[in-house]
Amino acid sequence: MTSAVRRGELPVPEHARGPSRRELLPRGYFGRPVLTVAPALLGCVLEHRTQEGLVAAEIVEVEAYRGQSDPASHAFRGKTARNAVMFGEPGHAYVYFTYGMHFCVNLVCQGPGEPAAVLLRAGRIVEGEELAAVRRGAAGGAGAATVRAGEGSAGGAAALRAGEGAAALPARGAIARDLARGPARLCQALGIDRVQNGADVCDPAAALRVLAPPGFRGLPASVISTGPRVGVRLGAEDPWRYWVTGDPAVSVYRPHVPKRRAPLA
DNA sequence: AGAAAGATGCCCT
DNA sequence: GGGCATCTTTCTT
Repeated sequence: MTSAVRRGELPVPEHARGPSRRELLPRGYFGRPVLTVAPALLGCVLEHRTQEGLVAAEIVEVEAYRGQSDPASHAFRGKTARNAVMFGEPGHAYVYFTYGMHFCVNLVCQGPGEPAAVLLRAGRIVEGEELAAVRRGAAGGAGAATVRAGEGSAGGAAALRAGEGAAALPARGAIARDLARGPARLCQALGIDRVQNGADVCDPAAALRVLAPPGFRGLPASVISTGPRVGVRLGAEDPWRYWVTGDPAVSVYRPHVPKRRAPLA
């Protein structure tokens, strides 16, 4: 492993290990330009404490959304009931519901009146993996319901063959690497939904917090990659997606494909 | 009032 | 690689 480090093949440095070595990120960490904050959140840990238990994920992929100058931002068209949190104090969570079934979590940056935020796109579970797997496999909403309804296909048959306790099995794809690989998966694994919208992640007593090793300034630039944001139409040329190079928990990149506007006939 | 697209994930072919 | 599930906002009649 030492040789791997020398060759630069270990994407995630070791310094983010161990809960005792992490402390709360101060609000000033978020009150900076969003293009500065976004890459600086890689390597930080988002944790959510609920009655069910604690799940924490190290952030490995993010996207920056600027305010009213960014056509891909929810804040582009001005303040609404949904995006109001983006216009408030930095260091709060902006959680929104999308595609009729998914939640995504952002962290508000910059200052009041500058509605910038960082979308957390993927993480690597570092605590509470068992609970995360249960949430991803069983409490999944429409996706999980489809899995159950689709039993009798190859996947369902394999699950049944695996044992009588098949009902407790996580979904097929919910292996460790995939637990928080993608913005909606991250929310599902950590149990984040609209209840957490507006939560102050800088509050030491909060259930949802962001932590990092003492004095953390961000991962070295040498392990960070950048590229265009996923799934955005307007503003697709801005390389405001940041990820930890080579990390297996980074979501799969799908370039935006414009839909055909009308049938050929 | 109605429609269309969306910062998605899942299963199936 | 494509379709589907299904809600919220925003823009168009």
